Amino acid sequence: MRTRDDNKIQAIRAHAVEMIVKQGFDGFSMQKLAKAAGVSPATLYIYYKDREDLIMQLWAASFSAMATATLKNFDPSMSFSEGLRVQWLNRAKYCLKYPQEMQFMEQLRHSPLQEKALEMVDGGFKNAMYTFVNNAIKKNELVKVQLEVYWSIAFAPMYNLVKFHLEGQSIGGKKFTLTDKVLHETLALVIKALTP
Amino acid sequence: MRTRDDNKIQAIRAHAVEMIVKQGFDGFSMQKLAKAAGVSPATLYIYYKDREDLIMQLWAASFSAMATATLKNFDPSMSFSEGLRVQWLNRAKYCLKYPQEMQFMEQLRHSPLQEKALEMVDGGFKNAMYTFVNNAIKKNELVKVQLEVYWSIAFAPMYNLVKFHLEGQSIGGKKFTLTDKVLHETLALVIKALTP
DNA sequence: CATAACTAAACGAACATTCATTTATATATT
DNA sequence: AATATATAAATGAATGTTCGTTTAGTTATG
Repeated sequence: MRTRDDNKIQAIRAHAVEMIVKQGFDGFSMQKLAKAAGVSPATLYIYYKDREDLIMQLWAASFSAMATATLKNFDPSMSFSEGLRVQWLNRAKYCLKYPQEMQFMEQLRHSPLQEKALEMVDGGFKNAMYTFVNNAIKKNELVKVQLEVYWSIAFAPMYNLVKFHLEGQSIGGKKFTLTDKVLHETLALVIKALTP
Repeated sequence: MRTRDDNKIQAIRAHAVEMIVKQGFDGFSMQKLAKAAGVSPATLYIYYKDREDLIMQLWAASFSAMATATLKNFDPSMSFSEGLRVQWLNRAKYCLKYPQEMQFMEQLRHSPLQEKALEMVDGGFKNAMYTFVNNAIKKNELVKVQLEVYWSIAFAPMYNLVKFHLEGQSIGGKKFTLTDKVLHETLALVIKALTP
């Protein structure tokens, strides 16, 4: 039998993400993707059931890669501030290293597709987070707040800084670049907020 | 001459926002909107140059209403924590009161259309924010950080909480409702982070 | 009765998806 | 080592549908 051409699969993936980031979900079509990836439209339907399945599979792969990168060198037995630091910087660096994937995920996260994406998430990640937070509270290293408040204060500011950076500008067209210094400065403030 | 039917304009607006929130930008079409609003497709082109113009005008109106609501009872001479409190709660309450508008704006904000939307923003809002922040730093009521860091820590957590709330769930499908208590609790942590 | 508001019907283009074929290669047979 | 066979991979062209937008004409009111 004929062998599968991995370059094609890679090309499809890369061009799909790029097209969605640059033109949005409504600028993304199967026919345009096929042309961009140098492939027949019919080929897309070998790998993906339909348009939505393609998008969701793309997202699942991106999410999984990001989750793995976030937990690099992380150990649940770490102190709260050290554990948060590791996760926070891992994630920030990953976002800066793979901006397209990041912007694609952010776009999906704020679209109606997010609901379907959430259903695909394995509960392990949530439980790990939950345990980390609850242990930190028990050890009195983290203020006593709900998981959602913790998450919002811990990570939302970082995503927002990355967003400003990738757009190259922030409020009112002001130029902005996210430096290491700013990253650590912000992390320090986040830890200050969350420490009892 | 014939008089303009305001109900129609309102219906167009309302159905457009609802359609975009529920089905995303790629589920939103001029023909579907016309049918939903009980209007001929051609009528849409009396009020809007084209599809993109319609979306951008919708956004501009939403943004303007939100900006106005944010500054209600705000006075630049307020202390930093009091001024932030007023803006923060104004904005949060507004988001909870008009969830559709909010979700529409958030979706656009994370799509490629955001770039064009930014060009439309009047510089006054940015300058007011800039002055407020710089004065607060001068008075030593706010840690010395860039505008972007301030914004990210001050408002990104709130938007994230509202997002969790409107979805009815947060990380891993966990149920979540944003209460007044949680709102104030989070604000307190944000102020703690930003106070020298 | 002038004119802006509004519409029904239509336009070609682009859409997601499918169908009938062709192509390439791993393996079985000589 | 050479050839045949089976079959997954890949395709070009077509499907009917929906898209954004326009045109030619009707309706309502100052």
